[in-house]
Amino acid sequence: MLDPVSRVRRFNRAVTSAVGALDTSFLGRGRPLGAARVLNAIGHGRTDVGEIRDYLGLDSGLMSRLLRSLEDEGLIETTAHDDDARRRIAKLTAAGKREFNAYEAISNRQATDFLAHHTQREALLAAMDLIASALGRDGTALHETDPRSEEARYCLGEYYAELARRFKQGFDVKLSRDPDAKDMVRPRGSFIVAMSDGLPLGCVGLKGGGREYAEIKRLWVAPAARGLGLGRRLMDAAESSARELGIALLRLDTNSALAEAGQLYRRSGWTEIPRFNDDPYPDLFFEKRL
Amino acid sequence: MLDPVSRVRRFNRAVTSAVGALDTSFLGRGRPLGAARVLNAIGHGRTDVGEIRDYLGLDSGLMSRLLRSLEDEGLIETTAHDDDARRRIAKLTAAGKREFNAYEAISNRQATDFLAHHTQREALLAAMDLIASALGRDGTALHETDPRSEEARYCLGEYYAELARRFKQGFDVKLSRDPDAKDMVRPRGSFIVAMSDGLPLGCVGLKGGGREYAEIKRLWVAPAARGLGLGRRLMDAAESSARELGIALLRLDTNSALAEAGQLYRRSGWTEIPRFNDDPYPDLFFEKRL
DNA sequence: GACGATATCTGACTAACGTCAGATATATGC
DNA sequence: GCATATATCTGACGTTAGTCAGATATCGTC
Repeated sequence: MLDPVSRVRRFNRAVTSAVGALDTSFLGRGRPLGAARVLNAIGHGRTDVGEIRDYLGLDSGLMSRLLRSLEDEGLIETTAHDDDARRRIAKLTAAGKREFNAYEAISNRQATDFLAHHTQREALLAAMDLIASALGRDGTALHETDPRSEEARYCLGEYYAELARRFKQGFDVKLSRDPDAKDMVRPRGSFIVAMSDGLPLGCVGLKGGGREYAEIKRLWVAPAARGLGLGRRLMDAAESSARELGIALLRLDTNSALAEAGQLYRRSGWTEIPRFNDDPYPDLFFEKRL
Repeated sequence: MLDPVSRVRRFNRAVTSAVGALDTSFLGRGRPLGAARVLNAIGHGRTDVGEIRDYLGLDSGLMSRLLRSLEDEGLIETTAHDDDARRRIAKLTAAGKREFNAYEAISNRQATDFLAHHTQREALLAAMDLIASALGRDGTALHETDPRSEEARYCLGEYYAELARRFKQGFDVKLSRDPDAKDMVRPRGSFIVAMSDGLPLGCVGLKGGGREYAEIKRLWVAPAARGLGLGRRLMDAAESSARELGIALLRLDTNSALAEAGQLYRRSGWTEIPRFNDDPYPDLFFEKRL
């Protein structure tokens, strides 16, 4: 009655009918679902026709017709791509933006309604994050970014908050050897965030600059995405950045309170070494030769 | 970036594409989705044609045609309903059962694959249960049943296990005034379980028999369904059963460790009264006049 | 047994979706 | 410049899904 497989299947059924309801709510604007989807994809910033086609899984003939119908309605305009005139770029017209906003309002309304009808908001949201991350795992993309970017600052904020919760003595960034942002930007180092559908799910910093080694800093994975191998992917990405930058030796420090992290390092070729700095927080030190 | 609405919408997007993949996996057996859905509904025990139509939200014309196509394939047989010859009953033939099992195998396979690809199995399953309950809230049906039925015993087992976890001194049914099953069956009392899509989500017992009052016993709601108002619905159902049985006064005992329960009783018209039994576990006693 | 209500079926029709072959224009490599 | 590859578009077609009006059979009630 309660075996894991039937629980998953129950979830599938519940979600299938919810999705059906969600789809039909998009039909109220007198436009078939296909056209509405294309319009929304464009509104969300996917301008390249081929990209939209892949994203929605459409046949090129169908895609072309849907674009045409939106164009006939005066909602979009298509132009040739600057670098490659075979490719087409679609953009919303003013009317298209209004129409797109109407769809956005429907979506937002539904999400708000859903939240309003349930008392356990935080638990529900956490569950949704977890499942979205699990389902969209392959959709989680790693991007190199400036550590001062919005998504990077968000990750770092969550990271510090978590350290403060998990360290017995709390955590204060100012007491730690906070790396200079410039040391985590090329050519000295790099900073990588994992983004899934607009939500930052993790980060890692590679701090170079002057020494015979570079350091891995600020490895963090959002609770909603743990256990999905994202930490490993981030570390792999940081290592390949390091290789590109010609770095031969990596070091990192961590704390034994962060058991998952220690395990990850040990399992991926790092070896424990003696303390190599005087930061008050770490009590475990690792090294890896590339 | 992280407001609740966009988190819900991210979930919707993730789930929409997952559901799409799930649907297309059903197309591999050379049968359109509509027919496959009807076949599966029948296989899952929905035999009444009208019920299937409601469940799948189909037009009667379309439904009829889909039944016909399954019949032509030799997968189902339809007969008239015993009591009402206008209604039709659909049943799987031997070939239909084989075909249905093939679809079941696809579904099970997918669920197993999903679980196999993730390390956080328990967290994921808990999240799925929660969301399925939240989405399928209106689909949660209350049924009166024998307290010795499979679903009732499951609920009671979970209930006892939870008491054992939450009471400092643990919980042993044998020490408690375990109600006789017969006192929770009509005409003395009743026992109600909440079922959502095959999963028991909660229960409540109405224990009558001889005294000037009847008692509410064994109110339990699955963790995955808390905060959705199910406790209230179960209590309401128990009260209307009591009214039907001509019971004028209800009592119940509970423990202050179960804070949610106490709140629910106070909010729905119960008043605290002095101890009225010598059960060792409860320390709070309530009464309600109908 | 007549009447209205109900459950299902049939026929006629339309919209939406999906597919395929070939046309057109542009890009890339030799 | 030519052959080949790529991106999009057009036309033709078939399937699926959905809708509506009316036919048929049965039920419940007077």
